[in-house]
Amino acid sequence: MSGTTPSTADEIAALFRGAIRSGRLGDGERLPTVRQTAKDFDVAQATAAKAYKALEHEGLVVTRTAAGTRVAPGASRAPQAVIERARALAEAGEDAGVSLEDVVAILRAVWAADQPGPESH
Amino acid sequence: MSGTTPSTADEIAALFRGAIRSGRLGDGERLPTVRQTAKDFDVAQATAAKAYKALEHEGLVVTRTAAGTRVAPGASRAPQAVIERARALAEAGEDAGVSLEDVVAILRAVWAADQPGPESH
DNA sequence: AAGATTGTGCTAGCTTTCCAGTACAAGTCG
DNA sequence: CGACTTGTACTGGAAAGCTAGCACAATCTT
Repeated sequence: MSGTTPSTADEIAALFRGAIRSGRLGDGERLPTVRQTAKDFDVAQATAAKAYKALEHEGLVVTRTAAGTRVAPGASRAPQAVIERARALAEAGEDAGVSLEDVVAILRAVWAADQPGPESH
Repeated sequence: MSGTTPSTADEIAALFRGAIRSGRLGDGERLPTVRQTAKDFDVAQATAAKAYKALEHEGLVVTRTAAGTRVAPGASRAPQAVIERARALAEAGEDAGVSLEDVVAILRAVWAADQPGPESH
């Protein structure tokens, strides 16, 4: 019931981005092939390719034409403090039975609250 | 550089959802009118209306035709533990200079990691 | 060196969503 | 009661993204 099966290039990119930044995919580790990812998420190859392209553009992965796509050396993990607090939040959320989407919405709201509010009415 | 200005019905709904679940919008508090929200985010009225509709469908808001849309009584705040940890994560993320989108991606990855993998082929 | 693997590029068509403007119904407030 | 406010509904058109299939180039593997 995670509910959210990625179905757009952005969502797929976000998925791998998370895997990389959270350390679940380590330096130099290989991502599935474009074709495989397309199958996995039941999308067109062009969509999976677009996702990979975005990741490369961000410097998160390195892609060589026939060698596959691998996590770029160095620029992988986010600071441990962030990861740990993310874990804490995830655990709290699941314990409380709050859906992932809700937790994300809360995080966004809290994030915006810290900064000088752009919204004014 | 908050970057993400909501421009779709889903995103707008998510924004208010976060505001409500995080307690930034309390019980009975009134949301902007559909027309106002449409202006605020520079979208069509139908789009703002669709967002409100979704929120009502989730039971987060109550809407009476000429009295406006208000936060539904009771079903508002998420558990305090979740909110606090969300705050902690937000602070850690901003301190570390990690973007909101990245933090969200990490959260999603960590969340999925706890549960049995939905991947199946 | 030869064949298989893998990322890229392209076209055409489709589906979904949003836009814009307007009209209507239901409730509030003076 | 009467005027205003506010959410809802509708039409037609436009834009963005995905699908599907194929061809190509670069690299790996044997």
